Amino acid sequence: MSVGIWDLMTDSTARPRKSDRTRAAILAAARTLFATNGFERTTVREIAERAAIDPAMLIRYFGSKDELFAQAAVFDLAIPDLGSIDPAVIGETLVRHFLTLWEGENVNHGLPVLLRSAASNDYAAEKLREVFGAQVMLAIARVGSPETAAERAGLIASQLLGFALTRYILKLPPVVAMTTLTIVRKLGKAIQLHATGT
Amino acid sequence: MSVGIWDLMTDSTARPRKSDRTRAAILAAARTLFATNGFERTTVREIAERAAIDPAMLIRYFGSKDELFAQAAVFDLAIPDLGSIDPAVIGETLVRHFLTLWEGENVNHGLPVLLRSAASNDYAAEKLREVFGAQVMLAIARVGSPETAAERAGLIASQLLGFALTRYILKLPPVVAMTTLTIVRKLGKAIQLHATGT
DNA sequence: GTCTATAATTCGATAGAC
DNA sequence: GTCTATCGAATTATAGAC
Repeated sequence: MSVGIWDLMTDSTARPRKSDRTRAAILAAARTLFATNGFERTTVREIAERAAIDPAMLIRYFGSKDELFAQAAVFDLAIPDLGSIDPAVIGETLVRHFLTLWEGENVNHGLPVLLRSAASNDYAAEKLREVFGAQVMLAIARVGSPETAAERAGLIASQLLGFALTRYILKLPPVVAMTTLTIVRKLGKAIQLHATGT
Repeated sequence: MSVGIWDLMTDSTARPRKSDRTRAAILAAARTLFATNGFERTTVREIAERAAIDPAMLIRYFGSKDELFAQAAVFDLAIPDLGSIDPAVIGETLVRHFLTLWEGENVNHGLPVLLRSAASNDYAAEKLREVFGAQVMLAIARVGSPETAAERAGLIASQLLGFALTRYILKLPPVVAMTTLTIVRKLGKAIQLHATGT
């Protein structure tokens, strides 16, 4: 039995419904506002206005503000396999990966959304713990001693999240001013230290 | 003209008024709740209830919720003079300083309050920029090249705030589990790298 | 100084007409 | 699917009696 185009169309991610444009518009508006003002200060009315739809429609589409947030905040680190690269450049590799992920053409990815709301929103905090705790842990466990893997992953997460916090949320001037090249070199060294530290 | 005890008493910080106990109770309750739930999710009613006073009194004492937050969030890094210590132990010295400041007997100091709310509260973010930008910058400018001082201070701030974020706010398990000794060693090395990095 | 009562908004979410 | 109207709850802050 072959898989035709209409079978694929039934997949929710590929369905070209007219209403999917509305859904996408709502999600884009939500990501921008959640990332700018955080969960609490963002209202359903604001999101609806920015998406040029009725507030009642937003609830109809997503059920609740919390559901909308959960769908707007999904993101994946997609950490490369560190076991297959030169251990001496793990730091720079990781930093380069995150930079392309965080400063690519798609500005409204999930991290600023989560990071902005993680301090007061339990779901956001849990999601960050999940992504950074589990995924970084898995990647870093492939190099060095397994016993120290958790600690090394934690230190790496603290540096990466601290960089994202000071650059994208707090906008600390000297951190904002750093060029991509400088970030890869300086931050890469620190991550490298944490990754291979005894 | 000598300065007597009563002249000192007229200083608002030394006045032993009966109402000052109420003020202190309000501030203590505010710090705990702001640090736990952030600015938005903390209500005036909650603070008043915890301080065992009337909500109307809280407004009478502090004027508004914003004013109360500003007074509850004041804190000083009091960074030691890095110019007078051995440059080789700057990292450990800084980490040790922040650890005693953040994990001392007084749990409700200003940093968790600010950090928890900085993502969505403009005043908190500005205060953090001020404290970490200016004070860390001043301290770090005393060692190494002045041209790179801002960048090195920014990197140090990113690591220190990232550690505080993952340990006190996000509560990332491996970061929470770290002992004081481990923190001083591992985090100290990273700070040292940032402080003296070319 | 203290507290009751409430003003004035604003929020998320729903009901129901079309 | 879409929108008007609104509910019910929660918020900060104030007015005024005692």
